[in-house]
Amino acid sequence: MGEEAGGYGFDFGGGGGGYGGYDGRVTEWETGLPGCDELTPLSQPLVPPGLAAAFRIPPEPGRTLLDVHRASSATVSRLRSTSSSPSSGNGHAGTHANGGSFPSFPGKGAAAGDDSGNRDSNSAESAGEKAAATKRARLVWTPQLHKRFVEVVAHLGIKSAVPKTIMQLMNVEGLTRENVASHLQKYRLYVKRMQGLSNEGPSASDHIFASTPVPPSLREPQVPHAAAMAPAMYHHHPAPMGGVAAGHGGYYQQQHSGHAVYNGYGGHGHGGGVSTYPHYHHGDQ
DNA sequence: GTCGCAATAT
DNA sequence: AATATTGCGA
Repeated sequence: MGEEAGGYGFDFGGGGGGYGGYDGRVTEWETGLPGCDELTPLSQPLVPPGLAAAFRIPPEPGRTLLDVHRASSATVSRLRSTSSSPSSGNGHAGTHANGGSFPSFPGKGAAAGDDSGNRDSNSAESAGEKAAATKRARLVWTPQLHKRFVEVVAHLGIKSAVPKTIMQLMNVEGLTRENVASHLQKYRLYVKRMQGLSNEGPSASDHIFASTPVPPSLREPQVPHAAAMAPAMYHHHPAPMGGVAAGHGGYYQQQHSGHAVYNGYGGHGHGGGVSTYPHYHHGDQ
């Protein structure tokens, strides 16, 4: 197999189009577009400060050339892989009317509770689109996201809780199978380790896993629950789901009513927040 | 192709 | 430290 040529296989070669490499420009796409001098400078906000203030629009984050480049890379990459057709097993999994969660970046204080009405700020693709990054920043498993994960796993039962299914039931936009697989792998180790030391507390390095208690059903083999695999017949949740709605439509969905202020998570005991945004950490690390 | 797991990379 | 990636045998 052709080893990757430096990270993320942007192998455009296949096309037969007249271009090569995402790095190069597709000149056909540029004809008719405004020239550089006709465009609003990156440094200039689209909405005049005064107007923004009048409507209480949060100040726009500065966009750098790098942001733009990332965004366009993302777009290009999305154009070539517009697959997302799970078509796996459940003929129902296709209910992709994703009303739910989507990526954001904790560049500034995003991971804290302080964003008031703040959408994701950083990178250029806003969540309203189905744009997820190719460069895909590292997913941050927030307690909320992990909770969702645990709930799905618990309802699937150990035997059915495989990455692909989990990913589908979590219904979090931008979440990949590998994200889940990686997390699941660690989670299993965590659960196993916790069983060994049944009366020890989780160690400091497990804070994410410790943020949601391991459901008893996950601590021993248990037959898969038929209902868990039949979304249409989905019934109540044993556990409260906070802002993440166990839709009465019979499927996991996050209700996206208005805003989803990120719930900072300090202790626990408030089951309030809507927050199941996956956070990404863009990785210039 | 997906899964699971360990090793390894970032 | 937390995730991602990879390799390989189911």
